[in-house]
Amino acid sequence: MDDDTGTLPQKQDFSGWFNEILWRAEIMDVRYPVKGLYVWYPYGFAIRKFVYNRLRELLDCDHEETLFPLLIPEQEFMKEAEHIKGFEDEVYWVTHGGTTPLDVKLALRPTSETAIYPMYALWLRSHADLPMKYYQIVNTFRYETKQTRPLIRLREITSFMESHTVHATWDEAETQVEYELGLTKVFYDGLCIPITISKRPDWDKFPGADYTIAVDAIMPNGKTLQCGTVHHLGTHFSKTFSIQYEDKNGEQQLANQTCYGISERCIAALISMHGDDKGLILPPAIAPVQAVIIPITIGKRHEDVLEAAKTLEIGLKAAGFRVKMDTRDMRPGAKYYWWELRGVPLRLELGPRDLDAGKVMAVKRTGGKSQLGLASVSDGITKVFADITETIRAKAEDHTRSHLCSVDTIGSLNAALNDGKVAVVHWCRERGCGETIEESANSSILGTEVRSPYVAATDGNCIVCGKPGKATLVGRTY
RNA sequence: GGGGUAGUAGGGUAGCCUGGUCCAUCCUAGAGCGUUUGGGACGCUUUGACGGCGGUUCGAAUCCGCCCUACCCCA
Repeated sequence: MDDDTGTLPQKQDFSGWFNEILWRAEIMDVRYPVKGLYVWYPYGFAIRKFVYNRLRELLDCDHEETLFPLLIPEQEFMKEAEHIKGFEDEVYWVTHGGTTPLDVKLALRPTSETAIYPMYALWLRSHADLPMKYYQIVNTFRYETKQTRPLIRLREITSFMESHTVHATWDEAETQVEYELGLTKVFYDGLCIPITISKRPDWDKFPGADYTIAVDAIMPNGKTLQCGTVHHLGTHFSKTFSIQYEDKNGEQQLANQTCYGISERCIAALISMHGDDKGLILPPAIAPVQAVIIPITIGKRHEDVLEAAKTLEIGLKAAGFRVKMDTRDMRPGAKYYWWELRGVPLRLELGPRDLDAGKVMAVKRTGGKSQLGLASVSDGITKVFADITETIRAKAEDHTRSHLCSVDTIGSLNAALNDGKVAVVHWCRERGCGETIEESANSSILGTEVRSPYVAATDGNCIVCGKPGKATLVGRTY
């Protein structure tokens, strides 16, 4: 702490902490020479891989994975009026093939509805084809005009999971929306990230949706990060793209659709929610390295210790743990800091003293150390991992609970937000009152129909006009 | 959307106003050798840069123009 060799900015300086940790822990390199485009380092990409593998596993229970093209012809892209309006300022266009101007401009997908739905129209013939539930994990491009930030506001979203489902009826599509919200909860629960769910106001819903339900996480500075959305599209797109099926009576019917998205913002939430002044803290379930073995080799015992450490590594790998042994020529202390920065949940120190006692020192990234018997070390580690996961989850829940509150006047709303909180207020759902709330508290209405275990969502009188209102989540957003 | 500041080695800085030199520099990182190792080791040797393009000039990190990128402030 005396010198500046390893110290991060304190986590209270969230913006500085976040930027610094991204390159220090080798998650993203921000030096790529195009604004809003960033490079995944191998370690960051490994975290992404384990997180997205979980997402895939969850989706594969009910969906099938596909892959659609990046380029969308202008006439398809321009078909759905509301949708275009929502994206026209943010689309990258491919206008040339080599030096030849293209007859038909091609959009780089900002999202894939207009790439996928013309094909859905071909694929869907009969009610027997329904439901269709497909997803893909792709990159998308948006020409963001606000300040870009790695993992949070990007011009190339590199890791966009988008699911697109088709159903016979509006109600079935609604059931699917709820199912996908359930998936999202399970997904974030696996990352130990508490989320709040709410229905976005009409002016903030997905362009071309009947309604949008969004998932937000509360970041360390109290700002909210939207990290998942599920949209009920009704028949907006099926009308435009003629996605129809022949029902049992032989009549053509418009299909009802949903779409659902999660991006690498989930990684931003993961990093931000759990990390501390020393660096990342990763839940064992998704940590690329779950435990690191540090051999403490002194003088004559050098070979002895190394051999025992190697045996330990082989045993743990055989037991299915992701383990790494660090034999680099560094002081042990330097290694401790190095792996702590990268969020490895467990450190196993093995030195002559431990060897003689038949034990290994297990030090948790979340704090605390204990000795594990080498004879039954796998069982010991399994228990320690469960313990670490619970500690991480409990800390994240405390953070979220303590940053949520209910208020009933504009004044106290402003005070709560200035205090770094996210508030539930009552709102009559009139646009005018909504704007008053947003403007007078320099905030955003996240949504109604608030679902959170950490704050009550009761009815009450609108804090602007006094008419009957519903619980509404208000915060400052990323 | 409007304004401002800046870009010098992998990271952080000086130099620029007032153009010129023989090795810029410190911390750190990289390579090599040796001594070390239970919380950020040390010694010696060594590698490495003036954001990009153009202009002015005998000569540009320095002056001028455009572009790119980053950060800050205001809407």
